[in-house]
Amino acid sequence: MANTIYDIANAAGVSIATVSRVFNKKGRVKNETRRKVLAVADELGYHPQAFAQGLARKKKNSIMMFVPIMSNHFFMEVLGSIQDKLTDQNFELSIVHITPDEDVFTQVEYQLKRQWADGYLFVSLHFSPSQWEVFKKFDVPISVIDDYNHLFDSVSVDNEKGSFMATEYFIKNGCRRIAHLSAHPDSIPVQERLKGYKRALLEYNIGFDTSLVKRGDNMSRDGFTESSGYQGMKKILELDPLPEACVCSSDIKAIGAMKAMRESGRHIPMISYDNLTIAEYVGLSTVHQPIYKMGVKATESLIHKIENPSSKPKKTVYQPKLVIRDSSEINEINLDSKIV
Amino acid sequence: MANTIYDIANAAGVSIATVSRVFNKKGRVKNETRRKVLAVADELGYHPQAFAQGLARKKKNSIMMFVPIMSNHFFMEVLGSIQDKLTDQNFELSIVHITPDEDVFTQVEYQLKRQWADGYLFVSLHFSPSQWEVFKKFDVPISVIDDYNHLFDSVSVDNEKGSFMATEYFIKNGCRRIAHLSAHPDSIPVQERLKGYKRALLEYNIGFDTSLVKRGDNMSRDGFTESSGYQGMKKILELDPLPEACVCSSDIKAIGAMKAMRESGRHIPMISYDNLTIAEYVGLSTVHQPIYKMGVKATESLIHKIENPSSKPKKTVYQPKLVIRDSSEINEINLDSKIV
DNA sequence: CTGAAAGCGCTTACAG
DNA sequence: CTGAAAGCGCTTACAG
Repeated sequence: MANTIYDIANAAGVSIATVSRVFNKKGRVKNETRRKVLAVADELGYHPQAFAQGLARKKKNSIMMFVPIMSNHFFMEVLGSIQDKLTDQNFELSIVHITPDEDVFTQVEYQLKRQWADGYLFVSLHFSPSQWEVFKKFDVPISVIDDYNHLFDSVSVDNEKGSFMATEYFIKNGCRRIAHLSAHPDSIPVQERLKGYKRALLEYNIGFDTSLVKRGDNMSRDGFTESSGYQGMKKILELDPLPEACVCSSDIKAIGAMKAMRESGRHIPMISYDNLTIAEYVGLSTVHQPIYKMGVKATESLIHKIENPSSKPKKTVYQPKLVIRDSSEINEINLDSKIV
Repeated sequence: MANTIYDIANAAGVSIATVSRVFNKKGRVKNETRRKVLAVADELGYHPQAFAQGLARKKKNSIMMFVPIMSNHFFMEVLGSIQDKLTDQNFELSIVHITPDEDVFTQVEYQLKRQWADGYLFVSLHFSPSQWEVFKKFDVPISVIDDYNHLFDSVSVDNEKGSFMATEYFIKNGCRRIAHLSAHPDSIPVQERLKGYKRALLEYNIGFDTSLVKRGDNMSRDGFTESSGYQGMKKILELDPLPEACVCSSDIKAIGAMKAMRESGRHIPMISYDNLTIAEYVGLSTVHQPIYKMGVKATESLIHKIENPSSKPKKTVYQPKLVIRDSSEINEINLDSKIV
């Protein structure tokens, strides 16, 4: 069952060029000939090999996605949307896990050199300007999700603003002592969310207090895990006096945090980040990111770039949205400042 | 920046054979020559093209994974483990979403014909014996996760037993009127879990009551969604008298179900299925499936098969384990039969 | 240790 | 409408 185009050509009594034309649906082929070829191919279970086609055409019909973190819910939802978009287009999707253990730049560069794909999707990957320049030199379509660079198409969300909105919400509801449950300090989105939190405090003349910013000790997956949220919230709950509210950097962390609250019997209002599907079901108030749309958009622009190599880079920034559910409900008991 | 082996050979003043040897680390090359080639390659940003290598070697160093459902938590955890395993091995991972809208068999067959990969991972895909026979004819390494067939390596979990254990747990704790929150009736795991539920009832002389088996109306992703669990639990909570307990077919559904309980103010003990990471944090009693292990095991055996094509198919069945947390706590008020 | 040459399985002008 | 031939960018015996 491993036939080549030669076997089919022989069996059908035609040349390989004709077989090729039949499968490529380009060039004129007599109907009778076509049927004959197709019949033989079907019987022998033949289809052109992807690798041979890729080499001959200099086009692989394949896109490659780089992700720093597998089995992360954000990534999972992005993946779903990309795959939905790709299925129609007849592109293959390869996923490469960029591990933090080795040099991130080198890993990506290696893949670009090998030319596995026609285009590349960078998810939540951050590089220095000079590194981006190097990627540019490869002269290959690249789309960036969850980061921005002027050399490439990018799709992102205004993290700073989302976090600002969450913090402002609590302030407007009378809270002044607001904790921030953060994640890995080196992560760009984490930094932006911290920045938004700080800016809100500043705008409302509330002093920034470092001791109100906590993170878990478990820093795997940049600290975006249930366990990290659990650990971080434990620290927050030990604070004295207890903060009046908490702005959390991700839904998954918030789920860990909720467990910490349940266990300790103490509860503070919380708004998290992402709006994963699950957030609605556990009653999480959160900052909505249009993850599905982001994946679709990035995939579309990547394919567009593959088909129009000279198109200019386009930046798309989505606006976050505050979604209020149960978890942010303000408990008067905690609101010392308001009672005064 | 698109150099070929010829460019490097020219620039280094050697033949392409030598360049090839340097990159393949096979065959003797004088140290000085090697250094020269490497220097030139580095300067020109050269690395052999994956597709040309694949064709020449008749080996792609790539494995392809077929999944019926993207953005499903089970799949996400499997994916994480496969990727972890693959990274060491220097294999590329391609993911193909098999959509239920078209013929599943045809989609898979098409990919096998194209020979994109050296081996294939079938995740939660079910075929008839004659269809499996056809796949066998392709004479290509295949590993099956979450299903079983004697022609191929397979890794699965005893679904029937897991569901039996959950049901038995409630029975032993005095429940007799036990609901089952099920999913898509055509899904094999769903059927097995229903079977385990029924067998437990039978063994303890409890009549099977169809009206106690409910599912949501939303059947996307085989009904393994929060919304489907939410809908199904609503129906269960309308039952009169209220069931004493509920055996649920997945953690994600259970999270939807918990919302339904909270909203209605009625609560029944529940045990779900999977033991996703999140289950621990929302306090879900559940049947543990060693998802991570399954992915690793399947990947290992696939690679083993790629390297030893004549090895015999091996079947691995993992045993489920009951993990008791809060959600199954038995509320005496509901236990009419026990009070009597 | 190194090179010339055939071959991997296709596509695609170019002729006819 | 169809075929002969070159070419895609590598690897790998085979000689030397």
